[in-house]
Amino acid sequence: MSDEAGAIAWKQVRTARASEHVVSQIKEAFFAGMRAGDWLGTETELAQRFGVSRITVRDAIRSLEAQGIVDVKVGARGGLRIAEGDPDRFADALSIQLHLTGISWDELTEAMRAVEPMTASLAAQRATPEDVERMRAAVADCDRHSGEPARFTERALDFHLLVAEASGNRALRASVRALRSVQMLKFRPNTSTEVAHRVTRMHGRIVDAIAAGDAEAARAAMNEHLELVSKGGSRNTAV
Amino acid sequence: MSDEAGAIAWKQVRTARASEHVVSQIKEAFFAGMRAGDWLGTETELAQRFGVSRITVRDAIRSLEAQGIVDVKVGARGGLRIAEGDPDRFADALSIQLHLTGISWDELTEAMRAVEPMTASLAAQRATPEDVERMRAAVADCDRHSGEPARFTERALDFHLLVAEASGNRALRASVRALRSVQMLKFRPNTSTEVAHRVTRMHGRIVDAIAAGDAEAARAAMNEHLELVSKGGSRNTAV
DNA sequence: GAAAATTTGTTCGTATGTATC
DNA sequence: CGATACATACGAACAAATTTT
Repeated sequence: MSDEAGAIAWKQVRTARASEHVVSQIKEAFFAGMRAGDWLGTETELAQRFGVSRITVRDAIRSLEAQGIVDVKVGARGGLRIAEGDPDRFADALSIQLHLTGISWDELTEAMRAVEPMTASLAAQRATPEDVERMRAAVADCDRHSGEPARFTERALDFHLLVAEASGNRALRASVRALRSVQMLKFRPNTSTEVAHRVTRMHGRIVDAIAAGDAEAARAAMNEHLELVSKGGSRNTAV
Repeated sequence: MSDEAGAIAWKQVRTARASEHVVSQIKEAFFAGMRAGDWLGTETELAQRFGVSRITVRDAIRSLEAQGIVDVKVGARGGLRIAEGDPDRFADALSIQLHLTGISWDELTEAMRAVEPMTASLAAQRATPEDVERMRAAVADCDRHSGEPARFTERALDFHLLVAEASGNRALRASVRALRSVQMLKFRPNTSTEVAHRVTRMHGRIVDAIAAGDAEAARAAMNEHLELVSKGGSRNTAV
């Protein structure tokens, strides 16, 4: 072998924990082609199928549930089903990891500056009239709360999510949501009324470009907006 | 109130499940300022602290464990600790959600085209000589496996992760890792030797730009590379 | 290196709450 | 409203793993 053993990322072998085996088998089946709503069985059925006790199955279920793979319902016709998708779950997972790694303000804004101009550009190409309407409403709503930093930041965040939504790309939408949620979680809003007004004006220009279907202008407007905000540093969470 | 009740996203009230209360309390404490390695107690201690049975605590633990928040160790001086960060964890979370939403090849490549040119640009500004060395090694390794589609795709993926690593931005690194892992999971590698050689040459040009510290050239080279690959469609997973 | 102590892993039995029919 | 099906929760016990003595 020419590869050095030290460079290989070995996977740990775990004999311990029967519930882990149950988890990985169900996960495998999930990726092999199960869909939201598919029936998996009751606790008792699964216990028999895997040859373990109900409590061991419960351990596995809690794990699968926390990963957003299954939904549990009590009562008659209850039991386990494959869960519906939920974008917030991924955002949660990312915030946990970014908290553990101690992510910085700069890293967050850099990542947003990579992703969001693209969402604006795509939104300009794909936004429906309803999308544009929602964005305009969000900008107006933002303007109404310029004096309340916490509320303003929340509404401004909504605007960015709407742009991501209008991009028609769920991977980008998930990324924006995740990054923004960490930002909200780790940094306190502290936006002056003056800054708030400037932000709102920029949001307005972004919507205009999107409504006009001008992808390049939308990208540029979003880029300029983020550049300005990133200079605000960690003290300023205006979005 | 000017808002319509129908437009408000009410949060469901859940009386059920004691373990959920335990989970949310520990999660709150986690975000309020706990760090990797912090001690949380043993199962029995937690059961007493929250006034529930050991099994209920176990349910909570499996959930927290699946979310990557805590680590469990058996034996003397075992018990619960706040986990170390693990980038693979939310790559998993993303792949689950993207599988549930039925993400498409186009959405994935679009997202990558947003994120990766930025990683290349930042890598050009920040890569250490060791980073460059690793990238060159990856390219060479890639070249060696041009004839084996599965192996080649894996190695090509390593290259993209190394670039993201060299960007010094953990949020971007996390995004690349997540997107790429979904791509590997959902689409079979099917790269001809000819395409493999072209990909390797492009990788080489990207490293050259990074080594030269030319951010704009690195961004352009990565962009061009992804443009070519995205045209390959879902049949072609060359990266 | 062997024994003891600590702590999670797993099981059974049972009781209770809740949703559906 | 009653019967049924199902998850939720508790307690007691033993097995297995790991650290300390």
